[in-house]
Amino acid sequence: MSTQDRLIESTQSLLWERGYVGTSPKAIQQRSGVGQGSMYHHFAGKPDLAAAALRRSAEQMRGIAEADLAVPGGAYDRIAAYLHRDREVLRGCRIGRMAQDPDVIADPQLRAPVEETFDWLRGRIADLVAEGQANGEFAPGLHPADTAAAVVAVVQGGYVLARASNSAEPFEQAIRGALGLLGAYRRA
Amino acid sequence: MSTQDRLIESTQSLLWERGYVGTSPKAIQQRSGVGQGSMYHHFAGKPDLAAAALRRSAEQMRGIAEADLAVPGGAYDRIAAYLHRDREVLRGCRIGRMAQDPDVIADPQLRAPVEETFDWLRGRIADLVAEGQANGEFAPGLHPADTAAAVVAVVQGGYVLARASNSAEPFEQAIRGALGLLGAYRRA
DNA sequence: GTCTATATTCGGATAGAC
DNA sequence: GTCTATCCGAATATAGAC
Repeated sequence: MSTQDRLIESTQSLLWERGYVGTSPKAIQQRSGVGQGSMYHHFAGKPDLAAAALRRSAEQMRGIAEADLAVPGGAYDRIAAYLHRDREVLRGCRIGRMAQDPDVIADPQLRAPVEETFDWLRGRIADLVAEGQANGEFAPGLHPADTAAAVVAVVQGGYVLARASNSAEPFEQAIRGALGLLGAYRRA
Repeated sequence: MSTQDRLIESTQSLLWERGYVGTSPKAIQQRSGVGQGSMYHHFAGKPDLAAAALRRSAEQMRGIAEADLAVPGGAYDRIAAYLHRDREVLRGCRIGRMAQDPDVIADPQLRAPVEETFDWLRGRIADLVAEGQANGEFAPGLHPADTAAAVVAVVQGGYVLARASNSAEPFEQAIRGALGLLGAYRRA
């Protein structure tokens, strides 16, 4: 693996664990085994490296979500597959976590991958809801974009509840709760 | 206002804006106008002061939520009142935000107020759902605890989506989506 | 490309005078 | 109770040799 790749991967994992404010260049160097001079040779500094790491995490998250949502079956089943994917709940979401960090939100380079990921995800799920409605799988009355936002929010909020209680249980409750509600719109 | 109170309030606002890792004793001193010696006289250090600030924020959040949930009306209306409360969405949730901070999660003194707040809130809403079901307002099939977790998660996740896109809109979509889903369980 | 040296400011305190 | 002085390591680099 290239030096750049090792730096990016180490930064990805540190951002996930500790956020942007909590991640230092020194910690990145130690985790990657790359020296200080090398790091500053390949990247202009912490923001530059973080931006590269976030772009890669965003790509990866999109790939994973798309795999769940493209599963064979109806709209409900595909949303359920996305919601029920096996997650390391207590680690939280590597993308959603960044939304809490003021330095990330304030820097367009850093916020862009976060925004784009959630825009894409909400759109993708909204399309699925609309499709389910068009083909009669869902009763009328569901608003695709609103429903999609709620589905994505349940996952992101589920992480918050899980970490708050140091247990995956509230996350799973929230998922079951959301699918229970969505299920009421399914036609026989 | 007492020196302690000024320290606590300044810490509350800084924790809300910048999180635990991002909040320094010096910043607290500057915002509160309290000198270094004073700060360390009244509090043992940053963790001690943060714990006091979080306990106070938890109390306040609970008071605000209880006011919404105790509004006159049925279960649906009271949940809707909670969800539709006027929020400064882009600031995020002062309690939920802390769940992302590894140093908060790792310290029982700091995590306790966060955990207790969400435990209480989920329980309070679950009771409301159960009540609505007992008196026939909701169709059978709603699981109170799961539904409550989903409701709370939508709010917390809504904050994440809003901050990611630097707009309150996704938050409002998620709220509308959740209420749309819950509405399907209402009896005429 | 990588290494070591150096620099500046901040973080998070402790000590002791007033 | 509050103030100033002091401390030590971390954060985030820059400079220049190899």
